[in-house]
Amino acid sequence: MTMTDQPATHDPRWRRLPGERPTQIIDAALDVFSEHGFAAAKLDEIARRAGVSKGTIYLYFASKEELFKAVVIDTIGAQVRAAAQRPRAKSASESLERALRGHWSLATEPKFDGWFRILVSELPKHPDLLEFYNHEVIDHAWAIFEDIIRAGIASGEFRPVEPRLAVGFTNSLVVMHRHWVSSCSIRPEYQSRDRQQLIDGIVDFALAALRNPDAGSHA
Amino acid sequence: MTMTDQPATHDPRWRRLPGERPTQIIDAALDVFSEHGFAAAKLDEIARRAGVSKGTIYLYFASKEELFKAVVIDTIGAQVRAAAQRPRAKSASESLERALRGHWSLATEPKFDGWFRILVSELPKHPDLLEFYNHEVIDHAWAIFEDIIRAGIASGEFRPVEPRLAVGFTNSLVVMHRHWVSSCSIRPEYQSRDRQQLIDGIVDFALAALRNPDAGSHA
Amino acid sequence: MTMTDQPATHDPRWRRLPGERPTQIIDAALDVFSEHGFAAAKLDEIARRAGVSKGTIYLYFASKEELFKAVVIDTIGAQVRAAAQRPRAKSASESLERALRGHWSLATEPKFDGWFRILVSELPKHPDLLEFYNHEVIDHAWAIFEDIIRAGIASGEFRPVEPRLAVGFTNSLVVMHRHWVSSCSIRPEYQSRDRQQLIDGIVDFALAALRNPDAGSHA
Amino acid sequence: MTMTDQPATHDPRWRRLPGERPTQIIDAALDVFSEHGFAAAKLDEIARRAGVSKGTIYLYFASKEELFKAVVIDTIGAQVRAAAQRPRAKSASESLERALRGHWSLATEPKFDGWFRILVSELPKHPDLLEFYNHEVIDHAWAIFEDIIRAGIASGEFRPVEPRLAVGFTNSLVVMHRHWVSSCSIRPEYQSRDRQQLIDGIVDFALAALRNPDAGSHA
DNA sequence: CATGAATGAGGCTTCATTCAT
DNA sequence: CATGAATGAAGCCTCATTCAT
Repeated sequence: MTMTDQPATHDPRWRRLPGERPTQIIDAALDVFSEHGFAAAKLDEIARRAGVSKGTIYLYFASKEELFKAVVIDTIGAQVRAAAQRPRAKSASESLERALRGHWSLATEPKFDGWFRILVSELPKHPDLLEFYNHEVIDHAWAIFEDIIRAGIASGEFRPVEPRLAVGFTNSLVVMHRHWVSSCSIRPEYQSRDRQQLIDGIVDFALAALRNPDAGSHA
Repeated sequence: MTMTDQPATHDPRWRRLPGERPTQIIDAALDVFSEHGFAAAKLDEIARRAGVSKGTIYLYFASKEELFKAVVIDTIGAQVRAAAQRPRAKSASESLERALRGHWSLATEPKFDGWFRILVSELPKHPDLLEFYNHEVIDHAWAIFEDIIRAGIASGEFRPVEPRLAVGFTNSLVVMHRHWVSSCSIRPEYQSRDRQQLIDGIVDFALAALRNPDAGSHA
Repeated sequence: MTMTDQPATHDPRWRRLPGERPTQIIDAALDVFSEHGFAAAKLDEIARRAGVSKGTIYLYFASKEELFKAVVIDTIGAQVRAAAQRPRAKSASESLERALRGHWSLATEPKFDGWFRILVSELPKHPDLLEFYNHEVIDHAWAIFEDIIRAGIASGEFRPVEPRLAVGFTNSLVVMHRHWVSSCSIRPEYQSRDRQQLIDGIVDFALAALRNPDAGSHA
Repeated sequence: MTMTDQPATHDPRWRRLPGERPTQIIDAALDVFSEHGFAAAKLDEIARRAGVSKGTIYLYFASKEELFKAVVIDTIGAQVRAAAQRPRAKSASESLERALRGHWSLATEPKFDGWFRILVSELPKHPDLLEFYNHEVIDHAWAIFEDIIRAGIASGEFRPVEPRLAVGFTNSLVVMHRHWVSSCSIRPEYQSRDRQQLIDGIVDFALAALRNPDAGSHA
């Protein structure tokens, strides 16, 4: 795949082909790849959900593989754009809370219902996509969290923890529960439980884990 | 070759191992299903890794589907048996730590390298297996964690939190990081990082999140 | 090749013949099923004889089984249509002769060369097809013969016989000899013998068997 | 196949392997081949019905093909032996009746329930078996019928008909109805109808067809 | 541009045959 | 002799891909 052979602008490296068709196809493909995985996804079904014929897919994507890559790149792009817009706050706690809630808010959009499955099961088979994901999403988004935590530690708001590990801890809470919300792989309570309650609990859990007990009593 | 009285003819094309075969096949199948998912897994590869011919699989399993179910049930059984043997301790903190470390220890066994992928991607497609998993693993194993947390809250060791949610929080840490350890889907640091350091961090994070700040300072 | 304006490029790998395909395939399948039976018939061979690829069969028929059923239903339909058009005559003898010759004429068409084998060997394995055959062909076609015989008995032209049995007798002559004509399972004389002579003999035999010896001498 | 490499005794050319096992297997194989045809017959089922293991079949028969040939040869032998013992009578009519009833009696034995299917569908694919069948059964058994008919014509008992054709006519009645009796391929009346009534009707039909109307009135 | 009929490589599955026990 | 576990070739079927229309 060639994700970098573009002029070195500030634009993101993914590109959208012009017109509506590619978007229709990519949206349908995200659904189908999410539900069935790459191998079990059928172009017939993608075409049907996109409202186009099977041959039309090949007008815009060279192969099933390339369509999958386009889906991934498109999805990653949406996440990166969203992450870039998250506002910072005065305190580290408040910044972390905003970041967590922002992440949750984006992740729980219905269109990302099955994204986690792709991340877990399909991305590892595509080294170039994996590298792209790690570079664009992890390196950028996680760096934001890491900065917040470092700042909190420096200010004494947070306990002294290993920041890179702490980012993994807080994000694993968000990511894992977002999956449980839409997947039936865990007890049904997650289905009906108010999603607001879940993210509230996550924020509470994460802040409690990081809070510095030696800090000035700011009850 | 020295203790047999057989003439030194050609090696037999195969040996009779009726007791061993199903295990061999299931082990190989867990690997292959983990790596590729159900649809992309090829019986040829499973047979090759199991050291048997493709036809032999069908002596023990009626179909690819049934083999997959056998793999899942076998794996779940191993987890249930392991969970049943976890010892409890005096304090809730210590019990939780033991439970978390026990979970980590089991989950990081190499044979479960790809189990999380199956859990996330394949189980939702098999409602019967999913129900079996939820009943056998979640209902049992999570109940153990829930009991510990309830006890900790009751004793004042832990903050008052919603126990069922808290179980999800602590377990999502373990489960998610166990995946990151073996999958390349996250930054490479997890690969090389000492696994001991990871579970230490998780335990520290979880206990800090649950600790009751109002408890008598038992530093 | 002289009436088209197309450039003299390579031949197209295939042409679109959506209206023709099912018929092509059914015709080829009747041949192959007749020759080899259902189990031994290979879709590869059917496809080759139909001039299509193996996959094309599945555009029109869901399975080998369904293709077989389509062949049977199509063939039965042709027989029913033919039987419906057989003319009646004044005397019962003449009606019976026409019916027998009509049956013979249809049955000896080359496309029905192996139909008897399907009837004998494959239909009993498909209860739904068997019922369809019995209802559409036997109930209708045999009823025509039965009416003729009843009329002949009533008019004194035929001996008093059990009409339903008599139908079986006359038709077994036609059916069995039609098989012997095309199958090599009986002495080779049937192969070369003039088919006209066979049906003449059958008609003579059947009419002689039914003729009422007490009827007024109508030499 | 080598059906003739035996000492030129008066023995039939087929041979039974010694012991009970081959007979068990052949009997089971006749059933299974009759029911399913050669291609769809499974050695597993034959072994099961014979009460032996699959491997045992190969101790007595070199292949499925050879087992099938043994079944055919064995069955043909039984028919030939039975045909050879049929007594003759004074009049041609009586002789023919005895021959037809003898044929019917043998053919309706339960073990020959599916033999007709083999004759129709499988024998044509095996030229050597077909030749063997034609030589042993047709040439011999039909010759008996032919002699009877020739004698009847010579004595004036029968009409002047082509004897070889007449044999086919009379035998097609027997053979076809024997099939209908055990196969469900024709209207259910054949199933429940008294078999005695059927052969009575066949004899009546055949004799009426051949009777010489110009013969002295032997009412 | 868009379609969908046609293709054919590749996977799952069956089962005749072999052979260690 | 007898067994039945193991084999692997071969067949049905799927579906990504192509291309005439």
